[in-house]
Amino acid sequence: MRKTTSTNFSNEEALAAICPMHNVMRVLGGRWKIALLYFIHQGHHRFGLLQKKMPFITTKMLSAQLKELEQDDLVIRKIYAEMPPRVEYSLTEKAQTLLPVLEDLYNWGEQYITAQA
Amino acid sequence: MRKTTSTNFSNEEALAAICPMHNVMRVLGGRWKIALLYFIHQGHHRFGLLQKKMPFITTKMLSAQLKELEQDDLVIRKIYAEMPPRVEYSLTEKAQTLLPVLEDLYNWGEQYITAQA
DNA sequence: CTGTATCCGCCCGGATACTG
DNA sequence: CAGTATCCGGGCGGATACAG
Repeated sequence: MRKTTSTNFSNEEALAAICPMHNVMRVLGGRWKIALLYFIHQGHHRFGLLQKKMPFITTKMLSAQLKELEQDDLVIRKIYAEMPPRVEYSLTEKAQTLLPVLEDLYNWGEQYITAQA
Repeated sequence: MRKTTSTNFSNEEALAAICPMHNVMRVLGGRWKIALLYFIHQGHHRFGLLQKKMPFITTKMLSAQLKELEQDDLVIRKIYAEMPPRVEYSLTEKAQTLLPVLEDLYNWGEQYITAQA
């Protein structure tokens, strides 16, 4: 568990027990995570590249969400001890198994959300 | 659009353009929405029943999230002008098309989240 | 029974400056 | 290049009281 606050954590547990989907939301609910997965999947493996593709995300958030994705075993962070430093992010197999599902969800959204909202 | 704050809305738009998935997250990202969809799907159509199934959710949140789901055309709110008042919630067709996708996501979570987190 | 109104704490996420 | 540190504001969600 990543959570640090111990207050009302029972809610989380109870909700997870009732709706395991919530675990998924916890992992993917971050504001930029799904977009990050897509961009990494599309071959943008560098921190700077991701920032270029998403100019509105701050370095703090990019760093934080990448770290969370890494902790949730969705991305791999490979550091090249060079000068200048280089870091490359890639998807884990776990993340790749998720992609088709996200695609379904995306298609559903295409059809039912953007089509009429 | 439901949003009222006009500040930094460009981020939302840009993110939606880059990752339409975000629209889905906006609709489903609420803390209890997916659980609610499941419970309604399972036949708990009444406000009180939903509260009984989720004793930790407050009336405020239950009411708010049901209202948002209604506005997003995922649930139907039918009011019976009786005494005592009765309200029944049911899933729209749109929500029912979503259920299989949620099920996939749920299965993915079962396999990859709860199995090893 | 089915909610609304009000207040409030906390955490997410943003802005900016700084570092190896 | 690839981040971390710090401060901060807004909104989400919770607790409680009240209403039709």
